[in-house]
Amino acid sequence: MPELPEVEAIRRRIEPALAGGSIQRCIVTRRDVVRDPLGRRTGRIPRSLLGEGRRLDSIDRRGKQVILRLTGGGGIVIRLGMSGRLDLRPSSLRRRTPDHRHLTWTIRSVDRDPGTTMRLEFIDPRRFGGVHLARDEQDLEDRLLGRLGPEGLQIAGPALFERLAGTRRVVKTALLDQSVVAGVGNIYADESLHAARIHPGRPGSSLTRSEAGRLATAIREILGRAVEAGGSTIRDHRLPDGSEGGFAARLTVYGRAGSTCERCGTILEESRISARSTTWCPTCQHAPEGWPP
DNA sequence: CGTGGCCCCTGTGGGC
DNA sequence: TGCCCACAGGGGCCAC
Repeated sequence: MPELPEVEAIRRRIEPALAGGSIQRCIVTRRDVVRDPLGRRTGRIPRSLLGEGRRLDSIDRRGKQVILRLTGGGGIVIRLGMSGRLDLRPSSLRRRTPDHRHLTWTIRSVDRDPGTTMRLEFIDPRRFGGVHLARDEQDLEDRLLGRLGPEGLQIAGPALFERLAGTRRVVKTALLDQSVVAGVGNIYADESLHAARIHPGRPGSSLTRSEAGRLATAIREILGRAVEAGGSTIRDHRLPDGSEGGFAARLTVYGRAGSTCERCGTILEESRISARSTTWCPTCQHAPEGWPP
């Protein structure tokens, strides 16, 4: 479920407590969410790849993935899938074990009093997410990050135009492809297309340079505002302290089919594109010839 | 190769 | 009040 804004909001909130810290222990309570450097679910997992005894260099993000970079190279890539989240609390806080908690890291923080530790938990009911271990930069590049397109927060109009020009898919489908733009998912694809006044069923290759430019601007601005708001909590998304993101109330089309377009008052339509629910304004976003297909 | 379809999994909400 | 089905912020793999 989480898209770039949700993941970035989480990253920003775990970074201060974790960057520079050292991982004391990692407990795996569900092995099959962990992938070794070859992408396999099976096999013995060296404790050091889970970070035990190592220092956290930085807390990064690429597209929808959180990257815990470890001193000495490589790191831990966390994909939240549809229902995943990260919970971060002081270890001293006593609380009931959350359902579907699959990994727990105990980390000595550097921005806290010496001796205090934090507990980072990976929780994912549907288990579409997972934790991928990388020995070095090569592992990160090969399997996890190499195929991603430009970051959604920085996507430039000309780059988006070129990437859409080369596809036969409709623009909505292309935006969901992480090799076109990294970080856009179903919510922000619909929001960006509406803001740019482009129908989701338009063939990607039919967009003009000007339209691709509008779309790139919309993507950057909407993702940016959503990050600042802590992401969209529709149902599952939570920040690491358990609180909700605030952007759901500011969505203009996603989840609003049957309501009116805030720009022109037309009733918003909904259909399925690439098996994903898609909402748009039939007035602001002109349908292409032959729509519906 | 690009693309569409199917599958992975649990929880929930709506219709009957 | 159930029960069942459809659907949910994603993406990997497969056959064309």
